[in-house]
Amino acid sequence: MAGQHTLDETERQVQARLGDLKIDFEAMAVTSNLFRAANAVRNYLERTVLAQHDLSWTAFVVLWVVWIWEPVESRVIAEEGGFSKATLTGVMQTLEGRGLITRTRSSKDGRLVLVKLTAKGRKMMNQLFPEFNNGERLAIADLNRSDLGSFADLLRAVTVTADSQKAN
Amino acid sequence: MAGQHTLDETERQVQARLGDLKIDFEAMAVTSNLFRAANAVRNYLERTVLAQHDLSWTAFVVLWVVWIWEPVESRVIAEEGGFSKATLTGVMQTLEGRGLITRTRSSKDGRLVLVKLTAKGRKMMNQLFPEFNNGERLAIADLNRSDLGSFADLLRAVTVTADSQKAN
DNA sequence: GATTAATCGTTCGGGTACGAACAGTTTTAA
DNA sequence: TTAAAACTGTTCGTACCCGAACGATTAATC
Repeated sequence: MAGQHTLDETERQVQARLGDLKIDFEAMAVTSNLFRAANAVRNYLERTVLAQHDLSWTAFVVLWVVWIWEPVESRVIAEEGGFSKATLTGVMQTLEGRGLITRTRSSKDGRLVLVKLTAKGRKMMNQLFPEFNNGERLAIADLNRSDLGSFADLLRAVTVTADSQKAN
Repeated sequence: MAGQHTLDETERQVQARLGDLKIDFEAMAVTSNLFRAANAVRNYLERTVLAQHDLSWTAFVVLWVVWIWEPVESRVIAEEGGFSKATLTGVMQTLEGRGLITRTRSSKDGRLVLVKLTAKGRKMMNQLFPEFNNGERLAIADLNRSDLGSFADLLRAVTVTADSQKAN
């Protein structure tokens, strides 16, 4: 993930490709580093914590949302996890096949599907989440503790801004 | 992407699931908001700028790296873009089939493959990148301009930390 | 200089990932 | 109250996405 070119080198090359066009390099730095950081953390957690339980990233996110909010509707899992309903259907089929979750149609509203953990799934999450959270802690261990609050606030602001742009 | 549960609600539910186990909620907030933000920006750019050119996110990243650094070796593209060599092979086959890039084996080192843009690919990037950068600008338009520098620094620190953990 | 080790890109298999189209259910409007 | 509209989850087709295994090439070791 860590690119082997410095930011300055990259900026010079980009400017050389574009001549006099105005480029917002600060915005470019923020977004490119946003993706690098997310990718680095995700890869780290996938290859350490999640690989031991044979879980993909998305499968873990689904289990996490269900673990916290069960019984929970499919649409909530998709929205909370940030992926499409189509993706969710496939992942849940895998998880159901492994005996980690159950799906039942709602009796109140026949369109909805309610998702719950099985005993096996709940046992897995009780062990897995502390391991995962420890990985999260290690992934940002070098940052100043006092910066974390405002850092999270900035990230939330990005989410809100990008989502509001999407709506337009 | 914007979860419909507040952070406080989520923390209470997590604590209820774990009893007295120690959880690093600040780390959890940072990483979960990191993924939300990256996902929101990516989805926004995919559905606006990239969809107009029929490009996936990864395809754009490949074109961008090649555009800046051509001629460039495959391994550099994979590392710079943050995905595996296996993924890269498939994406480059698609891009080559669309006539946007060329691949030639290096005469200096028979193991390497050198990648370049075609004239068509270069023309596309000359138009596309300014549009993409404008999208980046809009995606963080609500943030204080003065925060962007330290924000990017924090993101870089996360990348470095996570990558160094991965090496262990 | 021959064996070993390291590196690179591809292939393979299985699992995501999404938009679009779809069928079933519920809500809204007329 | 029936017809239209909205909503939910699944299916389909296509394109990623990765680890592992592989063949080809180069480097290292002796």
